[in-house]
Amino acid sequence: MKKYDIIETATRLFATQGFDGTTTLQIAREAKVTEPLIYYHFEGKDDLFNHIIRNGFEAYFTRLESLNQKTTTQFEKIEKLFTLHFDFIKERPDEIYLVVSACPAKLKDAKHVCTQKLDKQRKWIASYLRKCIKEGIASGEFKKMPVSETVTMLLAFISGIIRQRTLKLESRRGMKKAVVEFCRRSMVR
Amino acid sequence: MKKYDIIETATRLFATQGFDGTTTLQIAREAKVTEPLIYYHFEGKDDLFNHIIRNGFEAYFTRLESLNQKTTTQFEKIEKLFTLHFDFIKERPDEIYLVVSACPAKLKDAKHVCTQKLDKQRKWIASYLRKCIKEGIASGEFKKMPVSETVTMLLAFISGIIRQRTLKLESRRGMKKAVVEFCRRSMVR
Amino acid sequence: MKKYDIIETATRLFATQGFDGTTTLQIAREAKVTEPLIYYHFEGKDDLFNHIIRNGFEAYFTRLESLNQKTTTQFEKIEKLFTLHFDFIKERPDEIYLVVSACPAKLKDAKHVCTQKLDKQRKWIASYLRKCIKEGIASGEFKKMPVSETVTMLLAFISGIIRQRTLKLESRRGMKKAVVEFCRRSMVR
Amino acid sequence: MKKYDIIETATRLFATQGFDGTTTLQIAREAKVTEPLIYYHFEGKDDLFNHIIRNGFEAYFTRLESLNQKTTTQFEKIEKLFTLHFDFIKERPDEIYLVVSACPAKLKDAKHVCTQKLDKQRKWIASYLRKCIKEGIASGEFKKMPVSETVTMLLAFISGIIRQRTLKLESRRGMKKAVVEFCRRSMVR
DNA sequence: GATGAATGAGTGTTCATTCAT
DNA sequence: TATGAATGAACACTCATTCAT
Repeated sequence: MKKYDIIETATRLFATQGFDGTTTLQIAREAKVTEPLIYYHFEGKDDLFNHIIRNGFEAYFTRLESLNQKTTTQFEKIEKLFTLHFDFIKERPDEIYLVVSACPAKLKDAKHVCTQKLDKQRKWIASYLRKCIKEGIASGEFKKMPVSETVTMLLAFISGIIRQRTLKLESRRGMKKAVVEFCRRSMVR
Repeated sequence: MKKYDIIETATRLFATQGFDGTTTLQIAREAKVTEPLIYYHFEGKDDLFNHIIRNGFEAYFTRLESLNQKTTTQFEKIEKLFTLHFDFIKERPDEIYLVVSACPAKLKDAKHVCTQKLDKQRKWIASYLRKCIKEGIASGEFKKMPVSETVTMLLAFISGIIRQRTLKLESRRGMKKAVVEFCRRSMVR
Repeated sequence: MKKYDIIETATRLFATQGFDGTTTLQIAREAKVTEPLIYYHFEGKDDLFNHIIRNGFEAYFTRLESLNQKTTTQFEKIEKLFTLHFDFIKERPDEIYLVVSACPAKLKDAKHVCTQKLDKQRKWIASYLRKCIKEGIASGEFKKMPVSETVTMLLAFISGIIRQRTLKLESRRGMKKAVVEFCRRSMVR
Repeated sequence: MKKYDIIETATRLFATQGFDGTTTLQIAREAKVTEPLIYYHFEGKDDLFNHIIRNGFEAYFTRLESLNQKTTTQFEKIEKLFTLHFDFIKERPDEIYLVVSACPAKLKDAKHVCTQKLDKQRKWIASYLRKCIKEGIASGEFKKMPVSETVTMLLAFISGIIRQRTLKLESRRGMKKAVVEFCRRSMVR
C-alpha cells in the first residue's frame, strides 16, 4: 500500500536528513505519491514523524521486553542487551537511529512523543542494567563498581555505538565481540 | 563586536535546534542584530555554519595536540583523552556537540568541511588510541585485546558520552571516574 | 486558466519594465494570483521569462516561415517582410518587443535562449533578404548595391521600427507605406 | 579622480546590464571604490543615472548643434547626421546607447529626465530632417515623398543602427556608406 | 574625501498545508 | 483513495542607503 511507501520513505529521509531537512514534497516524490496523499493518511508532517517514532519504539520495546527471559548469569543478560541493539541496527538501521538519536530539536519539548519515549527507553534500560549489576555484584559475579554511574555510562556506550554504525562511520566486523569482551573484562570477576 | 554575538548565538542555536531548524532571523533576533548583518559578516547561513565548525575544530584540535606529552603509563594517556573531552564538554558544550555530533545531513557530502574535519578527528584519535593500546599490550601494561575493534569502540564511547552530556540526558557527578575506572578494569592488567 | 493570466501579465510587464524591473510579486498581483502559483507553474522567474521568449519566437517564426510563398517580384517579398512585422506589432506588441529587443543583459550569455533565438531570427531574415536582393539584382529588378551591407542595414531598420512603435514614440499612420516606398525608390530600378 | 571612475564604470554597467540589473555594490567594486563614496558624490543611484544621462545628452546635443553649418546640398546635411551618429557610436558607445535606447522602464514617467531629453532629441532631429527634406523637395534636389512619415522613419532607422552597433550584433565595415547610399538612391533625384 | 559597520524594505523562492474534484 | 491547483507564512538573501568615524 502507498501508505507504507510513505512511511518507509519518510523513515529513511528523516533518519538521513533530519526532520527539518526533509520536505513533504521530497517524501512524496521518493515514495512515488502526491503530496496530498500524505495528508490523507496523516494529519501532517509532524504526525507522520510521530507515527514513525511511535512505530519504531513499539518494535524496539517489544524486543526489549523479550529480554526478560531466564539466563544463567547477569553478564549474559547484559550481553543480550548489546546483541539486541546490534541486531536491530542491522535490520532496521533508520528506525533505531531515529529512536535513539532522534531530532535534538524535538527533545526541547518535554511533552513530545520523542522525549517521552526516549525517556521511557532510557529508564527501562537503566532499570534493567541496574538490576543486573546489583545482582551481579551481590552474587559475586561482578567486581565492585558504582551502580548508577556504570548504568549511565553503558547507556552512553550503546547510543554511541548506534550513532556510529548507522552513520556508517565504521563497519568493522567483530565489533560486537570486542564490545562484549571489553565489558566482560571490566565487569566480571 | 556584533560579529561575535552572531557567532555565539548561532553556535548555541545550531547545537540545540540543528542547522535546518535554525533560521537566520532567529539568529539575528537572539543576537540582537538585524538579519542583513549576518550577510555582511558571512557569505550566508552555510558560511556561518562552516565558520563555527572550523573554529570549533580548531580549538578542539589544539587541545588534542597538547595530549602528546610525556606520561608514565599508556593508560594515563587514555585517561587524559577522556579528561580532555569531559573538560571540553563543560567549557564549550555547544561547540563540542557540533564538532562531534554535527549535522548528519551535512555528512552526506564527502567534501563538506564537517565530513572532512570529523574524519580528521576520528583518524587522529584512532591513531592516538591505537598507539597507546599497542604499546600497552607490548609492554605488558594492558591485557590482550583486538586493537582496531577496541579503538573503534572507544571512539563510539566518547561520542556517546558527549551526546548524552550535551543533551543533558543525565548530569550525574562521578561519571568521569566511573568511565575511567570501567576502562581501567577492562584494559589494565 | 490562471497559468495564462500569469503569462499574459508577465509578458506585458517584462516588455514595459524589463526583466529586472519586474518583480514576481507584481506579476502575481496584477495577474490576481498569489506568488507561489508562479512557482507551481514555472521553475522560477527566469523560467517564466524564457517560456515567454520561446513562445513569442515560436509564433514569430511560424509567421516568418509563411513568407516563402510565391510572389511575382523580389520587392514584393521584401514588402511582405515589412508587412509581417507591422502586423505583428499591432497584434502582439509586447511579444515582438521582447522578441526583437529582448533584455540586453541576457544577451551577454551566448547560450541563453534569448541570444540563440535572436541569432536564429537574424540569420533567417538575413538569408531571406540576401536571396531577394541577389536575385533582384541578377534579374535587373533591383539597382546595383552591396548585398551584405544592405541586408544588415535593413535588419537595423526593422528593429528600429519595432522599438519605436512598441514604445509608442510615434503613432503616425501611413508609416508602413512610407517605409515601403522609401525602400522601393532606393532599390527598384 | 574617483568620481570619474564611478561615472565611467556606472555608464558601462548601465549600458550593458540596464539600470535595474546593475547594483551600487557592483559599480563600487568595479570602480574600485567603496559604496558610500557613491553617496558622497551623488544623491543616490537614480541621481548617478540621471547625471550620466544628462552628461551624455549634453555631449550629444553639442554635436547636434554643430550640424547647422553651411553645406551645399540638403542630402549632405542628412549624410552628416548619419556620420555624426556613426562617429559617436565609435567614440562613446555606452553613452549613445543609454541616450538613444535608455531604460524603457524610465520612459513610463513623462517627467523623467530620460523621457524629456529623449523627447527633445527626437524633436530636434525631426525638425532638422523635416527642414532638410522640405527644402530638398522644394529645390528639386529630392524626389517627392511624405515629409513627416519619412522623418519618423529615418529616426527609427538611426535608433535601429545604434542598437545594432552597440550590441555588436554586426560589425560589418562599409555600413555607413551602404546606409548613406541607400538613402541617397531613395531620396535624391 | 573616504570607509567599515549597520539597516529597513524588499526579492525570489520554498514550505506545509488545503481545497475542489 | 488519489490528485492538480492553489495559498499563507516563512525563508535565505540582496538592495539602496545611512551613520559614525
